Amino acid sequence: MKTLKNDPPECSLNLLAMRDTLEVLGGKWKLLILHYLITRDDQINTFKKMQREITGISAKMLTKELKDLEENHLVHREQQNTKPITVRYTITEYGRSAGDLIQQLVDWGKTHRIKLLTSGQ
Amino acid sequence: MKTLKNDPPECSLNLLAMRDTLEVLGGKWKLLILHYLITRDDQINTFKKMQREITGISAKMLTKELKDLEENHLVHREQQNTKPITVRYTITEYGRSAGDLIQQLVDWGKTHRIKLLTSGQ
DNA sequence: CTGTATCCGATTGGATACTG
DNA sequence: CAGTATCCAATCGGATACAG
Repeated sequence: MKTLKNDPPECSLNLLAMRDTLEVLGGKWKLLILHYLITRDDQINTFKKMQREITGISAKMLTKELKDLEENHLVHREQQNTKPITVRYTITEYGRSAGDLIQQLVDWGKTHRIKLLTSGQ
Repeated sequence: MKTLKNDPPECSLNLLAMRDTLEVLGGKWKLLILHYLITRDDQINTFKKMQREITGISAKMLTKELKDLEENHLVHREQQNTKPITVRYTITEYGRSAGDLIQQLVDWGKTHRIKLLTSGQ
């Protein structure tokens, strides 16, 4: 079956898919959190540690974002048997699937910064 | 020079780069607008047409987002000699550099949707 | 048509204090 | 430590009217 050149169903589908991604991974913090957990998967990343090291995020936002990410199976929450209680957050296998995306964000940002410098802005 | 395992400068640099990208391309609309202009580069995309076809965006937001994108040289604005005046928006060469990123957003969204369906959510 | 200006409700998100 | 609850300021963003 043939599709019209300028309004193919594929275009709408792509748009829909993009909106899905932006809904799940969008906002100011989610991708930064995933990046954090991916690059520090060899460590015990507790709530407190994350809040300290992801500069600028408040407890309220970190709670909310981690909850969202957990609901989408991108992050795993595991309560430790410590006193006082600590909670370990880890990236899930599915969460890793955002790795390429994150890497591209990093790459694009680096290139953009260079462009700004060299274009004298 | 050697870097520590768990807190390499590279990690901070990556974080910084990500924040840069999220600042320039982040938010609800910018990537959708770039996607729109990339996929319809063979057409005359006017303000009105864009507002009609990018579902849900208001004039106010479209104005603001286009201005931001233009300031970052991702989008080009060109006033046409028509009566009444129309304005054509096009993607710039630099704007195209976000193409891979956008494609990954699309791909991830499609995969995510499939995952939701097959995991019975 | 392409915006801008204004009003105003809704949402975001920080600060602080508090609970288990 | 890991959050929750509350207050409150700032911003977001739609609707409408208007200007060039």
